[in-house]
Amino acid sequence: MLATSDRCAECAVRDVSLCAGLADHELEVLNSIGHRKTIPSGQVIAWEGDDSAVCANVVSGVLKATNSTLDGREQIVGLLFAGDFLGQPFRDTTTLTITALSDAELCIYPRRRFEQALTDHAKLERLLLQRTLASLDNAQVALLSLGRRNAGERVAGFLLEIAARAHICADAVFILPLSRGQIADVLGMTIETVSRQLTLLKSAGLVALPHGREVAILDRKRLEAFAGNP
Amino acid sequence: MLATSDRCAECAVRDVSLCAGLADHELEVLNSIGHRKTIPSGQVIAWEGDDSAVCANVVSGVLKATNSTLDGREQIVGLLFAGDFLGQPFRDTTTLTITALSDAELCIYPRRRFEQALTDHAKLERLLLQRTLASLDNAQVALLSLGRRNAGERVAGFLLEIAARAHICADAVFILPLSRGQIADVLGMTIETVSRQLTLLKSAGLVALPHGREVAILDRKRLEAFAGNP
DNA sequence: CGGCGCGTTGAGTTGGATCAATGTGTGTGG
DNA sequence: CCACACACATTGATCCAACTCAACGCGCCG
Repeated sequence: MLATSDRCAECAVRDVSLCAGLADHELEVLNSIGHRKTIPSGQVIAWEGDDSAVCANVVSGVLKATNSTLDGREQIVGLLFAGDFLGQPFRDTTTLTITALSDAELCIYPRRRFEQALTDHAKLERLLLQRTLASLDNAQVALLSLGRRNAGERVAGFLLEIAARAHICADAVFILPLSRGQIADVLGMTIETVSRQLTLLKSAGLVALPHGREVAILDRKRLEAFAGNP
Repeated sequence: MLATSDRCAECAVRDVSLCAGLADHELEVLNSIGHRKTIPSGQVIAWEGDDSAVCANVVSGVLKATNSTLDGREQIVGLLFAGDFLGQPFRDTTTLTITALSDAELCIYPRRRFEQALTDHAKLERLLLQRTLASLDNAQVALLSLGRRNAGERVAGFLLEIAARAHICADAVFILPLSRGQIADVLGMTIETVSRQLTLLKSAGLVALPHGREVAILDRKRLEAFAGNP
């Protein structure tokens, strides 16, 4: 029996990505159709309307998935971190533009081959289904925020969400993976409003903003109350 | 071999629901675990936070899936029409409240049994995966609307979407399945704003609003341009 | 007839956008 | 090393789209 390749054995996201649910011999299948690719910050992986050519696991870095209006207004509809799955199987053209927000490393699978792997390996398909359902949940929560929450609630909620994703347990300082402008694109507001809300939270003593993108949550309880979703 | 039951053979959504992709013998499996239920308008099928007990196909009627904030603001995150799938497999508690907006008929499957059916029948799982991916796309498009479109664009887009769902080809009159207030809940605005935008569209000659929930699209081209997404 | 749910319309308010100026850190070339 | 440009962030002033509050019209039902 073939040993799992070094690439997978050493992979940083072996235990958090789609691959986490796979046994070594199933992993070998993905391994055989995938290849690693390093993406420089700012580069676009796929344009909305393009052929849906690839699926991938994010190994490191942060990417954004965006939708935009004909006249160029842009909304970030998803952030992709290490371990997240990326791509639109069973679609011929993509509905999203995917852009690297930092240097990023992907484990890329040609879409058709990935689809074949789904067919051949029920476990893989099950894992993707569960992830897709989870993404749908996330999108629906975001709909509530965009539709019904005010600027302060959205910013507070965003900080808590990022902190959770970054596994911040204590009140340690963490680094936002996004600029103010990109936060604005996630939250459906302007850069100025994001900035003002952050300084409000800082003035209220709920967070500290030591420098640039650094954030520390000083009073989680009150921040959660302010965000309005527990 | 067992014949497909009369229930399925006569089913109004046999060819548009999840079931559409299934052969008769696969349908028999769903049939054996499912039962029909009629839901009166206004009744709640599942509350956010409840046990995730059932999945279902919508046979007739319209339902809403909502998220809400702690203080009671509500956002409709999905509308469910005949043929749509409803439920959250693989979750122990629901994240959504499901409410019938009209009298509705469901084909209900106990969640655990439905999950077993997914495991036993790869085709069914594939169909659900594809539907879930499509729902995710829809949610992401809605995110763009809530985040970046103004009231007029949202209302125009909503009318086009409903018209498309109702398969309106010509400029025939159709009946909105939602009240003004429910439209407001979908579009993340207030009842008054919905009403004003509708009368604007009417004044501009893009639509007719003969009476109550009746709508006719008079100038689809210009309405699409106004909505700003083709 | 009166009450009630739903929709429309008007008047006034406001939260967040827009426009504009200034600050801050970083890299680059003289 | 400084001067400068440039991207990003903050802050202020103003504006306006959508919300809020309020009145009223319409159809429906008891």
